[in-house]
Amino acid sequence: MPQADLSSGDLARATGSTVRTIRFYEEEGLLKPAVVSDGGHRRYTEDDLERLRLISDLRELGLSLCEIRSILDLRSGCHNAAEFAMRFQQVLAGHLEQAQRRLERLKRVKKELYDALAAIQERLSSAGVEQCPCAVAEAAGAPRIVKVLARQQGCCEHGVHHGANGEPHAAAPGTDTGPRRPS
Amino acid sequence: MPQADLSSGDLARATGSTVRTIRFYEEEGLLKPAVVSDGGHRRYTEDDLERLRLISDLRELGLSLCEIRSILDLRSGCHNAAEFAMRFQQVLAGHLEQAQRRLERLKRVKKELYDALAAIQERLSSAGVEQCPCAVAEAAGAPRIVKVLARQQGCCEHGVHHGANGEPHAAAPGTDTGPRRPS
DNA sequence: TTGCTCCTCACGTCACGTGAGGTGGC
DNA sequence: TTGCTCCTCACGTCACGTGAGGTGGC
Repeated sequence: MPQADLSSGDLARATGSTVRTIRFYEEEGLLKPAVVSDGGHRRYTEDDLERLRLISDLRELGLSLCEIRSILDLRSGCHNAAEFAMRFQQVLAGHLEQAQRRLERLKRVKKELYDALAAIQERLSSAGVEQCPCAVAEAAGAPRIVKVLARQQGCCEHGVHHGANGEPHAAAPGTDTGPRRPS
Repeated sequence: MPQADLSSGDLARATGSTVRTIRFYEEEGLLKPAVVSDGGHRRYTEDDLERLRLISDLRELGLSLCEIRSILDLRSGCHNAAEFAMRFQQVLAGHLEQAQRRLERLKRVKKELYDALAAIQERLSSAGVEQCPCAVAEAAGAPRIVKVLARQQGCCEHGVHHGANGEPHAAAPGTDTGPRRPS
């Protein structure tokens, strides 16, 4: 039997989770300490740590604790090797597909943020600050986030405070007044 | 002013969210209908739909509603264009870094699932079912998920029911008895 | 013996889900 | 007029967070 010399705090630190989370997983039947001392202190093995890492990874992948439990309990729920292999395949394939969709979406959103950042920076460095950055939103290929932020609540104030109900883009570009320094 | 001819149900269908979620976002001040009829029915514009799409994407990226609100309110919270551009940069850069880490983790987990699936399938096709798939876990480069599932609760039953406390892999490979048919 | 970590309740929170029962609008 | 969709409460749920107050262990 492997050494059980890791505390719940050790697991938390190693995985970036919390002691409360580990306790919660225990309550939910996902992770059991190898040893519990008379004083109630839990001790875990390296295998338990790996199990917790897997749980965290599957959570990050978007699985509910219920789905994770059903994966962790796959083996004991099957009556023979063939059945286990079959169900393992099915479950994994399903979650893989879902993971792929999430990945693609994340990539798309990340790229959008990246483009928006680049658009703002380019606008700031090429035209200075005398042009309102919301003008970036007018460009044809402007990232959606820039457009969404530019619409609604009117444009940025251009030195003027807006009312409660934000009227849509009162001042045309270049017509704003007042000093502007790149501090 | 753009047409406000989308119902909350339309938004829900278009984004894959629910009417309840849209109502909740409204309660939280993230998304306001363009028009509310006397009967209380909400109507949204295409811009509102884009805004909801952005909110959903940022949620998928892992932002809390609070963080999303602070992004959506960035413009009204800034006093001039320069300040807005600065804060936009800061916030976006922070979330981009976080998105990058999430992406890498997701890729790693996805690859692990993929490898596990391949390992099980290869084992099943090359050796048939007469070898327990948990033997895959013994291989050097076995995916972690296979190892984690193989440990704990003992090996799959090999036709034998295990006790409540699962002893660790009692039978050595090849020493198991009893008939096994690839049903 | 002194800290630091761990413990157990127990209530709070975040982001919605899920009915029940009623009304609006093409 | 008939469905279908939408409405408003209001309580439930999932996955933990956050103290309060107490004890264990190197």
